[in-house]
Amino acid sequence: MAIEEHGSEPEAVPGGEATTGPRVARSTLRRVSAGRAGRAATIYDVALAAGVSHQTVTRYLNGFAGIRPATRERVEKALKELDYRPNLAARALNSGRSQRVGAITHELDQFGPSKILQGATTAARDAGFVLDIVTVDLARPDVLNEAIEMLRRHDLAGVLVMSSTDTMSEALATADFGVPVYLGAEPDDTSGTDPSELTQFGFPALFDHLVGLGHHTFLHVAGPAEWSAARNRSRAYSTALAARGLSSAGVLRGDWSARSGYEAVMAAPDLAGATAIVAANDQMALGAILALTERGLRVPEDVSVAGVDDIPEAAYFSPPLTTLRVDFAAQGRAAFSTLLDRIRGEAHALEPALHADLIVRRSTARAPGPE
Amino acid sequence: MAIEEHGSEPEAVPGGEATTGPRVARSTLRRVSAGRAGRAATIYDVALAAGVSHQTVTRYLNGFAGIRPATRERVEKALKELDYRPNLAARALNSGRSQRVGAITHELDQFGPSKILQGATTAARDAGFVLDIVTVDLARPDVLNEAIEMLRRHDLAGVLVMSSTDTMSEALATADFGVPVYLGAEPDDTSGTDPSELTQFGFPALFDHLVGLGHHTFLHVAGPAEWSAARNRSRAYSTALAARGLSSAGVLRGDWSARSGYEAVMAAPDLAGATAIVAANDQMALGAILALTERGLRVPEDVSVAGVDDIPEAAYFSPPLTTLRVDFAAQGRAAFSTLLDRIRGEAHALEPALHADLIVRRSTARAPGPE
DNA sequence: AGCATTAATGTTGCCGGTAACATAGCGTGT
DNA sequence: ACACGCTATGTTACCGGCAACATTAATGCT
Repeated sequence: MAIEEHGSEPEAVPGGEATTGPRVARSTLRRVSAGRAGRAATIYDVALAAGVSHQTVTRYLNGFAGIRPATRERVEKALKELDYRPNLAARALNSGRSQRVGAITHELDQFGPSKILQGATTAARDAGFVLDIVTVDLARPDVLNEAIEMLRRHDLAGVLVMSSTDTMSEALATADFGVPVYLGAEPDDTSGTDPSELTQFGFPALFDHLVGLGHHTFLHVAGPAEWSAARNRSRAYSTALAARGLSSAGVLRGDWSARSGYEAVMAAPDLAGATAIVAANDQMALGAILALTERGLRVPEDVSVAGVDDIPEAAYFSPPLTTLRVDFAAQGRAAFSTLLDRIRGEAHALEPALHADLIVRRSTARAPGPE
Repeated sequence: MAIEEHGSEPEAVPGGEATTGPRVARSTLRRVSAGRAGRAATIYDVALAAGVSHQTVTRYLNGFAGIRPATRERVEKALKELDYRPNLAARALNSGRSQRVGAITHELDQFGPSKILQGATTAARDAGFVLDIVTVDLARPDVLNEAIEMLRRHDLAGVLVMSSTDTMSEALATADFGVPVYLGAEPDDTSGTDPSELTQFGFPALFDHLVGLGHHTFLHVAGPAEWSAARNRSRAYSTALAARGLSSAGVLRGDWSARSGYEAVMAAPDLAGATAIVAANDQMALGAILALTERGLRVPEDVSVAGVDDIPEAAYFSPPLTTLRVDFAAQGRAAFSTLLDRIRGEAHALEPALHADLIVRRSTARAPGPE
């Protein structure tokens, strides 16, 4: 009777009639919220309805075996009737760990990152997790710090970082989340263990294709240098050329956008005899195609162009783009599952190799006649 | 001394030396975790360090004015030294409300939805919220229910739904989150209050442009019928035509993808004399352009093509695409702020009009000569 | 100076779970 | 028959905040 209640409606405080269970000690009685507006049922409500202690309910929920069938049945019935759902905030408070992982990203509108994120959320959902997503503006360190700060308060189980740029890495190196952090985008391979192995992203296949068409002078439209993915691709480009005894006619610097690809090619004084352009992503390849066209060069008759990513639109460019298909969703799923293993303290298997398939379309063709 | 500790290192339990504050009653002493590995400082740690009660710390944190300067200073110092950060799980448990809102979406790789989401996360961050994102597969109702279920447990402050398709709306109509829910994508305007006003998305400007170029027969490549955004755009198309005394030569059905635009145009037996094609998004316009080219028609000399969205690549299509620029990020921000107002129980101002700007590029030109 | 009043701060209890410990009931070996 | 041990279940305490109430210090007023 002495139970205080904030928004106490007069007719509240039920529970007097539900005296099914005989053995519930008085002290166990807490607030009985079942049936009250809004508030969900708790294990205490369930316990009362089933005539057992709240601990028995917890035991049931956690799959404890030693519960008598009769008791078990009563608990099950009560759970069902009250439509019980666990309160994860309470669980998190108790354990210090939640069923959420933070995801830091920026530029969600880019194909790669957003697709990786989608893969990660799928994997997260399947594991019963949700992603707490925070977007940051890399140009504003204060925003980044603020975001990190915010995530820290939410006692997350882990943190996934989707865009691996130097700015991001540096900021995260100093941040201490107290939980596992995993860089979900392409790892930076400047460690240079064996550049000719895993991280070639299908560039060998691409160059086999291009060389087979008679090309031997290439131009590269690179991504922004501070992205590890851009560096990886540039390195793969150089490595593939070197492996074939060829050398690059030049590297143009872009920022992933179609605009930057367009402007880079427009600004180049000449193409240095290159008959093929390899862009670090499809958007820049698209920009390059338009620029070439405006410079009076035909694609692919005069210049071949290839991209990386295989964005869904690439097959419908004019001309359809030859590219390297990257499975970003798989990358995202792998990233999450690696993180999850770390959260659980299990050593994860190997980093999956970053695989890419060559998709040949009409933007690459035989190199123009004898030079 | 009677304090039990799980991972009790021998030399733990400090606090004996920090007897700065004289007035702290013994009973207030809880576990002292400051300095312990991992665990963050709590208000109790701060209180002990400052020699005050935990409630005084809470008061300080909540901006309570009546604290003596001397006390205030001690608290501030302790907060800083211990690098205190509030535990949001505890706060959520207590209040039943968290600083998080759920975001349900699917197909994050699509430009519109992901850009809306980005806008929403930005607004959320500025308000001190994070978005708990869950992606669903509309084709699998069980996944959707599972996602809803998961979100319900996380006692969120609200839920934002990013993709407004019929399937989603129906599923959500029956789901009871117990918190405000807001459909963040384009609202469905079949309510038909006044179709000629807000939701014209810039179609009038587009048609003024096209009619000014001499076009009078149009073809529409629509989005999937179960998306309210697709219906809105189709309706805007029809309305704009009707307002000018023109009628549509036909509607082709796509699914937003470039592929669907391509296939729709390829499959059309003829163009019914249309000299301009208006697609419901840029991707389908891209596909349409390629299909037209393959059918031996030039864009824009023979057929003009326009899209909607102004994705970043649209300016670099061949030819660059005339389109209606939609500010998705603003839409996302508006959606979040509307939701936030509802969460706070304030009536929100009006729904912002869905505005779009006409961007004229080279894919639209004067209609071909006399018919 | 003495008492009422207000300002400043302390104590208790609760949110909803989980872990540790406590206890009642029952079978069993000797 | 009795101590022992196991099984099934109940009780207490705690996670870290916040709110309500309690208490003490400081001030005002006559």
